[in-house]
Amino acid sequence: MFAFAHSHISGQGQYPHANDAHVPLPFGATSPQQTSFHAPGSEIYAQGEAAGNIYQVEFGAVRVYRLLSDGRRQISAFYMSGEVFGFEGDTVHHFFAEAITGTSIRSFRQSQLNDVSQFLLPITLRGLTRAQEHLLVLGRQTAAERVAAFLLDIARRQGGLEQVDLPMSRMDIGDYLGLTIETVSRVFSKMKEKGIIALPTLRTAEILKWKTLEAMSD
Amino acid sequence: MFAFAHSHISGQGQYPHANDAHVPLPFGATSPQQTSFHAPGSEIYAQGEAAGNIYQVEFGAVRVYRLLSDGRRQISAFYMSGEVFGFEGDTVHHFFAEAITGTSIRSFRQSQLNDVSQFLLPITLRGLTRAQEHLLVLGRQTAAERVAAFLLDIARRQGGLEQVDLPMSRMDIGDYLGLTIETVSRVFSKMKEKGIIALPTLRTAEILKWKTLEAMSD
DNA sequence: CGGGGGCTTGACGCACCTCAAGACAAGTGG
DNA sequence: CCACTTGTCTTGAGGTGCGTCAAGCCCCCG
Repeated sequence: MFAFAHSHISGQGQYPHANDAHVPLPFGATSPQQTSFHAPGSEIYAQGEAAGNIYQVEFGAVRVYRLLSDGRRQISAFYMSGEVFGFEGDTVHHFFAEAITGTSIRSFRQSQLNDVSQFLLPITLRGLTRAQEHLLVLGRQTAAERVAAFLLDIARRQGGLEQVDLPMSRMDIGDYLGLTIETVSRVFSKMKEKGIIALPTLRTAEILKWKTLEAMSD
Repeated sequence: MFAFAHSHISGQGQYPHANDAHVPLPFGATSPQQTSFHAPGSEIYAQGEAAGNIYQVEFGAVRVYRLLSDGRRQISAFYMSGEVFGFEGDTVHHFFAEAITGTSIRSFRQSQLNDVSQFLLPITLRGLTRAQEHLLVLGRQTAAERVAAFLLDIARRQGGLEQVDLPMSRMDIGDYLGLTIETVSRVFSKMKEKGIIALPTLRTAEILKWKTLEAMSD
């Protein structure tokens, strides 16, 4: 559905135009907004910063995470084309948000309530549902089940095709799933070996046996 | 602050009257509502059931959870006096909700929008914040850190006193923290041995060293 | 006093982590 | 165009934190 450039292509002009993302935007054009481009790894907001904007990914991908004092990281969510993030219901951010690949983002001032506020409940609900889904994964599933659930989630959000774009690194995946990069890599290898998936490039997965993956993630 | 009967006291007449819970209720008395009593372990709603009510705990405690097909359980949240639950933004429930101890619950019809809907965003936001907090715990913390975070969370929600009421079983705690009952029990024992907490009864904890617990949970 | 569910404790096993080496891919400069 | 660099990923070997299995204890209750 979205034929975005792979994340490791970072030269300028390699990114699709904003118009290429045929995503129904939730906010009317009447709301004050602006589009900005973020280089791979660059910060969108940081924990402790003043909040007040909400953001929509035009193309690219974003990770939102928290840190423990010793550096352990938990990515609470990834956001891809069309998805909205940044609303935490407080005047201050409790998370960090970074562009994973080169990413274009629309910002909306939350204070211009009329256009935006009616979308806050559905947006927040989607976040809650995903977070609760993810609690089950982190609390009760094995490494293989976590990776299976992850692949299916990403694939569905990209339109349900077999070809899955993985803009994030193994480290990101590990920090999302509560695993180390080695474990993620080993699970990928095992799935490849069993013919469940293929890995044409490091940042692309191909789902060969949907049913098996679905049965694994239960 | 809330001097509720301990959960293992389950004889009738042992429960405080509804009026004993001096909790500011979020909804005006004009909204249609009714109060019902639930025996320990009884279902409030089940996954797949039609949704449409939201609930407020008057006294007692509630667990909300999901199951995997093989029976593994993840409790996504506990709700105690004054707290609101049951809104999932769908016409059908995706979770199970059960009374842990004898519990009194007020129901509000969500369809009578005028009184209730204005509270949905703050309620949903509180749930989202807690879920995200919990993601960090489940994804990246050790058994001892999880238990420390749990005790502090419960203690703070009960008014910040040292005496903490634990209406839920070790099994419930384990299924909330992504641990087995044995591990929960071992961590409790170790904390007791180190003088961080005391366990006057099975369902009561006393926090002796707040600072230590806080340092543990980071 | 006897029964039973929940809890604790111990011994052992395993899934995942840690540590380490090497492979691979992409960019860089000569 | 090819050595060299750098970062990411894969694979292996060994360690460990928590799970599993099992026995016994405690508290409550009949």
